[in-house]
Amino acid sequence: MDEALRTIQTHGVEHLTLRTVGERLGVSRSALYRHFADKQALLAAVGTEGFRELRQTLANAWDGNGRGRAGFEAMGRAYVHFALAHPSHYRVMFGGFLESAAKDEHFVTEATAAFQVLADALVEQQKAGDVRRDDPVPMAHFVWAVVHGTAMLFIDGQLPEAAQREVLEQYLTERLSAAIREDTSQSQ
Amino acid sequence: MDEALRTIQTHGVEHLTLRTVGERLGVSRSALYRHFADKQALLAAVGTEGFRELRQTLANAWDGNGRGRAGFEAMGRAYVHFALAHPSHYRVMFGGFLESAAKDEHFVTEATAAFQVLADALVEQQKAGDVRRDDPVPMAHFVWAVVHGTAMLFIDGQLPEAAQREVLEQYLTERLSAAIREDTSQSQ
DNA sequence: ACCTGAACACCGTTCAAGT
DNA sequence: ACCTGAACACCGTTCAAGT
Repeated sequence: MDEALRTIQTHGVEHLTLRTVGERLGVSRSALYRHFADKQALLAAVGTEGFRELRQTLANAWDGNGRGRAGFEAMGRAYVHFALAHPSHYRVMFGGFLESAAKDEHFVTEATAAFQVLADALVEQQKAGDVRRDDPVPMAHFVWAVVHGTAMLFIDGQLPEAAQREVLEQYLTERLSAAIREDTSQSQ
Repeated sequence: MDEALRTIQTHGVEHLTLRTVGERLGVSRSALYRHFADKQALLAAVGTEGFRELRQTLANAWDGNGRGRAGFEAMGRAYVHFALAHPSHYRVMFGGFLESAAKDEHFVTEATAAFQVLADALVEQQKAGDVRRDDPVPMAHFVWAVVHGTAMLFIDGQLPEAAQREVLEQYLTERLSAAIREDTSQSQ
């Protein structure tokens, strides 16, 4: 079931229709209501799955690159690349397709878990002396805002494409790193 | 005409319907097609107007607070507050409601103009020695990503509300400022 | 338990026709 | 030039009815 949804999300989206989903499954549109209360519920399931994949992507980048400064930067890039590789899926997670009824338990749980990967990585770097010892929650929010903002602007076509992209990403990564490691010139 | 649209945007949105717009104007829904080619065209007009207002808001914050560090921080806060005060309007500007046909000339012009206010403020601060002498374009993109990401996460309910909000905003502002002023410990 | 088919109340868009 | 009314091809959702 979720399989069919994901294929829809992957290759066309935004205007996802219950009819085509049913069609693709060889089933009537009303049949879907045995499995999801709502179209919203279906979208919530898609978004939940997206957060799970995002979390794994981030964790892999972090673990696979040394759980330090390099790992954290890899995580930031992985975040943006995830969004660019699955723009529609990413929009379901954030873009406001889910009304407040999106307070689906699994959705919130999975979103929180993804955020936690980021927060944990910050705490670990704090312990290693690699990062400012600010309250990790607002610090994680800052990092999240940077990568999320970057991802959204890219998806919306507000940032340069192709050739310029890598150089911009390099700059953003550098500034983000500086922001969380900077010591205001005094010692710590 | 745009008046009616804005009222719709303001007090209910997302599911904006041509019928209710027409109704509110005491006119049939098909009448709107004499003024806009499309629903997309109407949304593009709304988004364009949003960028114009955003630009003015930013310029006012910058000019009204000394065109320096304080002015720039006020600009950042003004950006986020604009998005929070008009979440639906803001979503029309970015949220992907406009297909690529959104390449409406006025829309792009107005969006670029808003971005330019930010970029100009950076250049001015560079000349005053208040800001790193990086290429102002990627630097402006960095700043934009931070405020846009913050705004979007707030709108989506992913960041804390009310009491915690001011303290978070304070932190974000501080980190953003540090990121663009930081000197990596050496002189400039 | 799972599905169908018809129905309901909506959409955006078009087009002949009116003034 | 601007509007109307009916029509078209779509939606999501519900509900009796089937297996």
